[in-house]
Amino acid sequence: MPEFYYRKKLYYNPVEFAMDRIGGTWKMPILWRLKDRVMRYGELKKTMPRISDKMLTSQLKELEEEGFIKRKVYPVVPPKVEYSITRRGRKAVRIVNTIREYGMELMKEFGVSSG
Amino acid sequence: MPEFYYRKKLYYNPVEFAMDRIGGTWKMPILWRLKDRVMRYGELKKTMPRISDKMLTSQLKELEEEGFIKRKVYPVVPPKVEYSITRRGRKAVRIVNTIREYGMELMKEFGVSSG
DNA sequence: TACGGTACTAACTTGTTTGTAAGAATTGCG
DNA sequence: CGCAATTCTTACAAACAAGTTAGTACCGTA
Repeated sequence: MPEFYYRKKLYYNPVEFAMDRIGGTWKMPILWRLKDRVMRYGELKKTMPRISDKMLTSQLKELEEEGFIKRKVYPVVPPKVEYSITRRGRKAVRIVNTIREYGMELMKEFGVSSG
Repeated sequence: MPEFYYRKKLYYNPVEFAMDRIGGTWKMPILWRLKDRVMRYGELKKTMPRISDKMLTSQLKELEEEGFIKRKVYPVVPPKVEYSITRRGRKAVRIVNTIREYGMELMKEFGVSSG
């Protein structure tokens, strides 16, 4: 096993490392939405009706801290904040897409209908 | 959002569906090891020193139930059980590989050294 | 003074995943 | 008998991720 540490956490392999950056329930949906357009906080929220403010905020923050998205604040009232994808985020989206297509294939095999 | 149910669980998208089948800490490492050879329970365990019996057993069972691997029991004492990959598992391994390569790329970007 | 609108923030609770520790089944062998 | 060998099983605990609820800041406008 490769086994290494990053920010005090022990990882067993590169897959785990990648999934810790872009995995979880909400990160891929967020990246997916930002893949070809800039979006505001409220806009993102509208297209993800089940996400809570807490999760949206925290996941956006983590994605930004690790360079997958960019946050732009306009100094106005009420606040206006725009999120956009970065070069690194765009690479991640390719992986998201691969997994997404694979997921759809699996769903077919398992007889699951979406929508 | 697509949104659908599978076994009483609500999924928001195909990515989540895929990751529920082959995600988690141990499933990909297991599939990866079985990708080109049959392995016994104890052998798998030896190459994954940090996995517990409980996790190894449960993850093997889930992978088998969903058709990613095959379990063959030899009626001998002490027990002998062999695990091998299926056609479906082989497809999954391609995804594992994609994520793995992406993970290594990310690790480089983040300045993480493996091993 | 109160309210609307937007993007958060914090405290608390629940749910899920993973880990720990111990034990069980089987039978040949010393 | 007592133990080794191998593959699980169970009960319990810890850790982590996600959800719930409520509240904050700002300033223009009614």
